[in-house]
Amino acid sequence: MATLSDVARRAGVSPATASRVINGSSKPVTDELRERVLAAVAELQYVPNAHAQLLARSHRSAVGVIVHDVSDPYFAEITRGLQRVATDQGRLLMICNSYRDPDRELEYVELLRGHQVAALILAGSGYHDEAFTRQLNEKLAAYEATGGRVAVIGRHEHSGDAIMPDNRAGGHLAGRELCALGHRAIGVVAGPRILTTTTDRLAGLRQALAEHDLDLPERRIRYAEFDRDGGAEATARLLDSDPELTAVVALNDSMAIGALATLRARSLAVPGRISVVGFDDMPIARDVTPALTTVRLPLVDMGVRAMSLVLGAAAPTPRIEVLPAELIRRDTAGPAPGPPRARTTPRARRANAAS
Amino acid sequence: MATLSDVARRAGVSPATASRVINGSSKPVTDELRERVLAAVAELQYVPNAHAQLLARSHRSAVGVIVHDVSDPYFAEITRGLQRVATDQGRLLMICNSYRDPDRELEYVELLRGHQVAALILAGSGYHDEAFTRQLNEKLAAYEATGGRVAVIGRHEHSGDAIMPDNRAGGHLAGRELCALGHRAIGVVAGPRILTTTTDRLAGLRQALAEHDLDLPERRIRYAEFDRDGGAEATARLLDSDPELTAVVALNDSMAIGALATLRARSLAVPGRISVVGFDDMPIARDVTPALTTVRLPLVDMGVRAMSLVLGAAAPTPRIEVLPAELIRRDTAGPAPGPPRARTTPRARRANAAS
DNA sequence: TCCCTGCGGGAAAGGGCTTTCTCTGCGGTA
DNA sequence: TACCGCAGAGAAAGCCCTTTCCCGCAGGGA
Repeated sequence: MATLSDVARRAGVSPATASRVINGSSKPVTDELRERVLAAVAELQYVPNAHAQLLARSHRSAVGVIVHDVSDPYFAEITRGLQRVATDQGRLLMICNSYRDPDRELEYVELLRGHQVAALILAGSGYHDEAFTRQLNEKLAAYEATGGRVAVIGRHEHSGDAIMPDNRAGGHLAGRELCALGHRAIGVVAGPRILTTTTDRLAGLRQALAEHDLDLPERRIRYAEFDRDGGAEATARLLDSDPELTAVVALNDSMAIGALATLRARSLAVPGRISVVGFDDMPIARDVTPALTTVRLPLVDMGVRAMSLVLGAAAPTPRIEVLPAELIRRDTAGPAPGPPRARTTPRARRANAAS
Repeated sequence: MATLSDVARRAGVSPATASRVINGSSKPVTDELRERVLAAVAELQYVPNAHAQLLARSHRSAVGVIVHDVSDPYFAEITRGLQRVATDQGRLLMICNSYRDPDRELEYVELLRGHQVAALILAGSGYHDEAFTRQLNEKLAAYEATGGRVAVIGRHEHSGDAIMPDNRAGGHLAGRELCALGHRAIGVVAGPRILTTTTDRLAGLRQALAEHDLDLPERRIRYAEFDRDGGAEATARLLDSDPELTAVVALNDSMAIGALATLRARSLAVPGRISVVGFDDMPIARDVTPALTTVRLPLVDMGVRAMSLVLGAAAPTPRIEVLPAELIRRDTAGPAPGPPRARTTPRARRANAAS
């Protein structure tokens, strides 16, 4: 690889001058020399060594992002928002996939710190895991102590700036809609228990049901991976144990698509026999058949705001922005089938509750 | 940020020793000193400066990847394959999205070179643009001249190692299937003309039709963006100009989903009234209704092979691996509707061909 | 006893760049 | 004529590590 001094030598100038020309320094350089340097750069196909540059100007510029998986549409959308702001400000993004592995998350914090990122953004649900949370907070605090900026998206455990989608309100929206449609036997296809996103959405849902005198027993909740196959499988288990269900809430759209697949496989009409509500409103939601009724989260906007927070002025007190959820009515949620039946209290079936 | 010498000072050792302990050098260090260094590292929350490390050990390790867009399922799958191999070998991946902008692609080659990547992988269609292709090849050649390894996925213009999905054979598969089902009025929803992927797939398709005495006039091809909305819009245009079409080939699955949306909006039964064949077999293809008949490409495997090529021994002559396409029959392609009609030659309708 | 060997540790030389500081020579002022 | 100021260029000091080279010392063989 050609180095700066190669260029300088070839142009017959000092490395200092070459550097000034190449970086468009404010210090003036004669046109004559400038020409010579530029010519040498072209001839040698010179590209500055980014590591050397970053080392020399101790000017952190890149931003680190840790997500569960960029190819998951949820994160793809958030990332789109992050990118938009970062690109506008000429920042490079380093994106890391933790694949929902807490340890990997911890490692990536270190890695990105090591890469001297100016800021760190963690997107995606937090974990119900005190030991991990403490460790993560320590690492983040250490990073912030050295001037690094941190923002999180969708996790409350962090003490600094945060962008929070209103998962609880979203869950409530889904529950209220189904209750309004007359459903009383509602099952839930949930993501991993250990994720705060799961429990937050569940909490909102449970509250909505409670407001309609319904409770949500554990046997009507099935936990699985937060993806299509998880949704398909959890729906199957749900149906097996409770065939009378008239509605299923999936805690994200991928799971909802899996649920739809299972329902189709069992020839249960949606929404005629059973209704489905998803969560997140990812782009594909409108293209499945029937089009998915779901809870929309302003994902791109969440990314935009998080990046703005982190690249803007630091605030003395942590800022927490809660972004609203919105119900998108499409075609998978309809009125509960059959005549309005007597209210069967869950207690009456307690014998089953062995889940 | 704490530096190595901070650690060394605190531990009362030389930076050399500290470095050896931290990196697990082969050189032996007394347990006593080791302990002290480790303690200092913990107390100071020391993380080595990655740039300084990379500079010091002039040991290229990371691999650069340029794709059109990781959040596009096509590239997400390829990337999964790339990651798998890279992770196994302890390599860090730097992934850049060009968003199908040739200039950005060129910039990223420079950027990644500057970051001293050990290898470069370009995934995604090439362009019918000689000037660009020449520039890119120059840059790649310059990089290879300094010992960098390069592989491309799905573009033929490069002179070195390449992994090629058999786009042409895939197009042929789609065309043959539709012809076998009796379709004679077949439209194409194509990606941008400038992409070689588009023209390759089109060429295969055209050949299959020719084998059944059909030709593919330009007015039955609509070019649009390679995404869902492009597919929806192109399908609408196609239908407007040629309502008798009984089948549509979409040149990727995203476009196929858009096509399905338009068809649904116009209440045209799939596959009863009109058949649809996609391309790529992205995961969602099986979950739309009706499930999408499409041409599968071994995307993950393409990633795996490309990375293996680039991390393995260099070959004296460029290696080109062509990976086969496979037709996946699902529910969107059925027999052509109506009684077998007289073969209407496209020539008979030439008056329309004003597209 | 002397020398050699090998071990554990430190000094110092880079690695490629930026940037401050210094130097040279010129035009302009007193 | 003597001096000042400044523009434009180079020298050199880092930035933070790794790694080679070298040194002192203890132990073992002759």
